[in-house]
Amino acid sequence: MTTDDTRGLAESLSRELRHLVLLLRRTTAGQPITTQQYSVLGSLEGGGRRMTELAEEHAVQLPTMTVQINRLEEAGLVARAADPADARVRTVELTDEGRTRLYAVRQSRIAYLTRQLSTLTPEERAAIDVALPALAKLGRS
Amino acid sequence: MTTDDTRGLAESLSRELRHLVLLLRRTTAGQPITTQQYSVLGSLEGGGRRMTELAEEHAVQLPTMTVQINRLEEAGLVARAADPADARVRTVELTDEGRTRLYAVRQSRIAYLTRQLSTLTPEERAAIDVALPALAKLGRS
DNA sequence: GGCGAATACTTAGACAGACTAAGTTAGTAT
DNA sequence: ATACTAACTTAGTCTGTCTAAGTATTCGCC
Repeated sequence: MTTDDTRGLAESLSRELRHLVLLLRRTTAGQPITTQQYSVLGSLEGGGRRMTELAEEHAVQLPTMTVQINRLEEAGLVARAADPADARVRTVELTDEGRTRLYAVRQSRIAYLTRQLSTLTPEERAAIDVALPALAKLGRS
Repeated sequence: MTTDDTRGLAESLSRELRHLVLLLRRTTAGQPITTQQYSVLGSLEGGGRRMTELAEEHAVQLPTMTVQINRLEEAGLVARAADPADARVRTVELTDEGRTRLYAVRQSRIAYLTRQLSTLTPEERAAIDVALPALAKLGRS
């Protein structure tokens, strides 16, 4: 429709957001880790990160991240290390097992989404493709 | 790019889904009810529903819905009633206060999303507008 | 070079939200 | 009438989130 009715679009988007959350939940249903754990592992893929960074990136408070990292550490998926330049800082990195787990869950998620997307028409898939960069910008202000 | 790379699209979508969840969280941050409570109230807007229906619609188990409705009932936002045709069934409906609260939170959410959307270009908004129906179809199979 | 403030993180305690298992009450079928 | 099924609640456990308070380390500055 390409209208200029920003508020009307906001209403539609508001309605769809819950649906997308349910979709996300389904992508990791039955997986050996939760959606949040998967998400944190993903942040570590590029190398070690500090606790503060992780908390900010995931929009949670530091204590929440402490708890999540504790559990991932107990599960052997991440390891804490010290920052040689600042003894207050703890860095977190993936273990080999954590990396393996991350990739396995990612493949499973992508397979699920691929199946879902393949039920759409090519035009619908193209529409989503075009909209993703715009959706990515939302909420970053 | 309107490619036919469904798997590649699935990967992009997988990456964006978490971002959209954070966006949803922000839409009800600071509100007097949680995202889930808002969502349940929304299901009751069209009239009374039974517990089983609500649980299915929100993709949770019955006991989870029982707890949520308990809290909403304690808060005076919904009321339980009996089904005259089947004494096992409990129906749930909005109270006047619940309806008022639902509308207030909805306005606040939509205002937030409108502000966010207004930071995009008209083309980006148009892209989201076109993609929403396709996103709505995802995961319904 | 030492003292107060700020920073990075953890611990503790609370509560929402989700699950499974088990219990209660009511309808259904034979 | 009895057994089965359906609808819901209760109880117990776990994750995810928060705030408040505690510990350890670094920084600023005199």
